[in-house]
Amino acid sequence: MTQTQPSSGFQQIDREGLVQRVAKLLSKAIISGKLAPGARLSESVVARELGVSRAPVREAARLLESSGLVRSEPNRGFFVRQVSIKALNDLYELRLAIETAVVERLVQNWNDEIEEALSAQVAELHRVATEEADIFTQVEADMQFHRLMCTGSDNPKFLQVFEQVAIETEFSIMLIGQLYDDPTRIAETHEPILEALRARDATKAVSAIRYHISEAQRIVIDQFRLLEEGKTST
Amino acid sequence: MTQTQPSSGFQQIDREGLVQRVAKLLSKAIISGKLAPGARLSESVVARELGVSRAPVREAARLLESSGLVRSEPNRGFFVRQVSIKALNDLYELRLAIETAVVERLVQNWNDEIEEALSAQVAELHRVATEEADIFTQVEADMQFHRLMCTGSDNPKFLQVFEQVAIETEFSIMLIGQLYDDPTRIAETHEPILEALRARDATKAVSAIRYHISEAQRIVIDQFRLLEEGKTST
DNA sequence: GAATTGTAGATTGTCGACAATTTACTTGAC
DNA sequence: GTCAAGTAAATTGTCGACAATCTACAATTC
Repeated sequence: MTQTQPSSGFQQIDREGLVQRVAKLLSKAIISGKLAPGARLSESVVARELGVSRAPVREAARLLESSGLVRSEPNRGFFVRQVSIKALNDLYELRLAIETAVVERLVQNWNDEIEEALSAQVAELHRVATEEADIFTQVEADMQFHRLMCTGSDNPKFLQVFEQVAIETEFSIMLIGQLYDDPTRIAETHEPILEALRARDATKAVSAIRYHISEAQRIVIDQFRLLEEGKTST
Repeated sequence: MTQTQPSSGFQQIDREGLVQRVAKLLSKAIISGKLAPGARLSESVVARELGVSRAPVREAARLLESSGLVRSEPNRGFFVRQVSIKALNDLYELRLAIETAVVERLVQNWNDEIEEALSAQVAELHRVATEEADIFTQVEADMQFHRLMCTGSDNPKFLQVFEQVAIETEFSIMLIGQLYDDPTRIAETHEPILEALRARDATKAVSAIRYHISEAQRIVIDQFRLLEEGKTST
């Protein structure tokens, strides 16, 4: 809780380190496929490309390493992690473990503020599904729903883990988004969770999140398998 | 899985970057209390102290940041995180979520190799309890049991999260170790888990781990509360 | 005297350069 | 032709230095 000056409505400017910006750029490049999986990411090349020195690039890479997007080998540098079917399965197993615990906590400390935020986010999901054509925006909105749940759990550690797997999660949601012809389906799949939470029914909430996640898991794996097959046969 | 040369039993020398060594040094300094919670850790001071430049110190600090031991503020540097009762509670909630999922997986892909490793580790726990007086060794052995479980779950992400909270976990186990007069108690508390796993009884295994962790949680919180009171009253 | 502004010292952020290590290629022996 | 050793280019690891930013204290104003 950084206390905000009550005064004039100025907007905070930038105020985010170069390292964070580089990290964001890099992760976008990876999930969008510009940087091929397994590819070495050369510090000097990236640094030159972005017009910065190598130091911030190195730190950004270390950041991404802890979020599992890149892997580092001593004296050999950083490499883009390749997502495999197993890795995606593992990711969803982790998400299931975390988000199950999150909804259990959410039922306990449910309040108007959280209800408001989650309801608004489901509405937002519907809005972007109908008004926005951009897939990326829709994915962002989906992520945000889950992030809000983690935030509302009042356990920063859950949020921390979520953010750490966020990029892979985003990547996987992107796969889902490409699958659904009707984007409103994405919005709809979140409603049972919210309803169970509203009713403060722990059992129902847990089974709702279990269903939601394993459904997503199934879709992502299927979609990914297709992608892989298409790649190898070419 | 780094493939090891099948040949002669040479021991790998050093081969771990300066960054990792600095990170290890720093974390030891923190959990041992040499660096007070909330204290700013100055890059230049640490660098001078260890006789290295600031670059590896910065990267090490970023590493510790992702493991939650230190917190960074832009343009203000790194600070030692203070452990609070809430933070410990949150930590155990996370561990419960993860390790519950881990034992469920362990029951599924149980095999002789895993059984061998875990049994040996319980034996080791007994050995260090009777033969070794050093608390740190005992704590290390306790950690190793849980680490082995994560490894055996065959989901690297679980292990990754475990390692990320490992230092705080270690810190908390240290508190437990100081509490038990009889160190063999630590070894004994792990046996029910191993037994349930051996029987491949998922329900029993989950309840065993739940009991084990919440018991540890209770003890740690109690112990920590005492520590805090002792500190404030002085 | 309290609050704001100004200034000096210290600390972090970023950079370019050099040393250590790895990689790719060439050369040579069998 | 294959394998080994040797060598040069490229890349990472580390460093010291300078710029940007923050902190603490002094000066100024009301």
